[in-house]
Amino acid sequence: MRILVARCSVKYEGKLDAHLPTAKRLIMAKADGCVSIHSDGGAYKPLMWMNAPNRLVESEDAWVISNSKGERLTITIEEVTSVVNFDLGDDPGLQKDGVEAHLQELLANNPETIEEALSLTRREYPTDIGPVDMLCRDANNQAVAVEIKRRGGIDGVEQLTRYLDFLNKDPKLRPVRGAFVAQEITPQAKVLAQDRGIFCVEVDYEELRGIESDILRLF
Amino acid sequence: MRILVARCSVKYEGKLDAHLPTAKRLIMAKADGCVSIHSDGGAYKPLMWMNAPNRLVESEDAWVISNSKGERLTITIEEVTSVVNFDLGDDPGLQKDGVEAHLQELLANNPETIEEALSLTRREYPTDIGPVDMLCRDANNQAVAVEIKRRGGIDGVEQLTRYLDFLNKDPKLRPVRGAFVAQEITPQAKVLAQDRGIFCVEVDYEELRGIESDILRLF
DNA sequence: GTGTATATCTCGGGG
DNA sequence: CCCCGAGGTATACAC
Repeated sequence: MRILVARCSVKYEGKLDAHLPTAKRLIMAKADGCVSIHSDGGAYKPLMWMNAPNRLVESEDAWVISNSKGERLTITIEEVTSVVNFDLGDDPGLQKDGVEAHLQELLANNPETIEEALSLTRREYPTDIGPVDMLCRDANNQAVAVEIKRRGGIDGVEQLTRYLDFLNKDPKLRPVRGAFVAQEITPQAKVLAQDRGIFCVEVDYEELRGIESDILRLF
Repeated sequence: MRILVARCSVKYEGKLDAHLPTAKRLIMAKADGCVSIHSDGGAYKPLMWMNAPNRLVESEDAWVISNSKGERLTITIEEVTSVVNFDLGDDPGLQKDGVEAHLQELLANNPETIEEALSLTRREYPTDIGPVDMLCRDANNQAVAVEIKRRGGIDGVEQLTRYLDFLNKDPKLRPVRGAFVAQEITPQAKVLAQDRGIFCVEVDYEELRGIESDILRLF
């Protein structure tokens, strides 16, 4: 990784046109080839950037970075304050817990927390427009499509609605009910779901983990 | 801005739990208080971060950054390779051209590029669930709702469909047609749009700018 | 403040 | 490669 602090102006031509007037900024060039230009604010997002893969042409007073999609980033360097190089090596990477995948796993193991007597048919049940998170059968053996979100909004209800449209074309499944499951559901999403006959359930992640560990303790 | 290169391990507890094993990384602390941890790859996104506002407590071998929402980032520093401080000052900021707002402006001035004899009634026409980009009238004086995107995907078609549902409840407008306008439209979005009777138009931004400057040259 | 729509989103997975 | 879906999305804007 190379870190350059310099007075510079920057131009981006590609998905849009953008321009940065002259100022002192930090330029970060990573080992994978990506380049980003940071000011002293604006959260972690750089003012401008160019992802890998790209070609970097470095001249006396400018960097021109271009890629095969016709994007081009031009950094005109006017005065360099500092240059540093580091070799960081490969990163062992990030471990996460608590995202939608975990919630889905917990619910797949405990479908009855969504509705009494609900049983899992298949996770990631495929349709022509993408996979449904869970397909289940209820107490009356009716099919139930389950969409799982960490935070449930309108777009999640739309997504489930699309799946239901397609699933209900299948005579072996029809009629299919919808269940929208999330840790939180916005009031607007609840209204939209109700309007479409979709059942909403808010679940507690910590509580589910509790049930899970209780079950494990039995064995 | 402060740049630290150090062997460190990092822990995040908040919206989820995440952990980074020990490795050499770059730690960036900006003047606005935000902190980010970068490896030598992965585009501009840091491995972990904490946005402002927050509280940073710095001890001998660790930084603990927490905020009022109960999130906490803990950086355990094992060996420091380099520390640098810079004063970048305020940035004059970014000028952009070519985003959705510009496309909408060009189309509002030239609605006939969407469909012959189309005329603009109102931009950002309000509905109960949000504003439609443009409401127009066609050659037969029928209402046409226009949704504009830089890149048109399925979610854009969904958005327009929601607007049409509401607009078609208004007896003064009914029946309302839908037009989906974008620089590019994905095949899936075209299929979904067609299935719902929505008209798709792909427009060329540069060409529109050309028409605009031609018109200006007449005056 | 919440909710909605945008983003050069980034990033990963599947066809 | 593109498309889709998720994100600690972040960010701006309206209500």
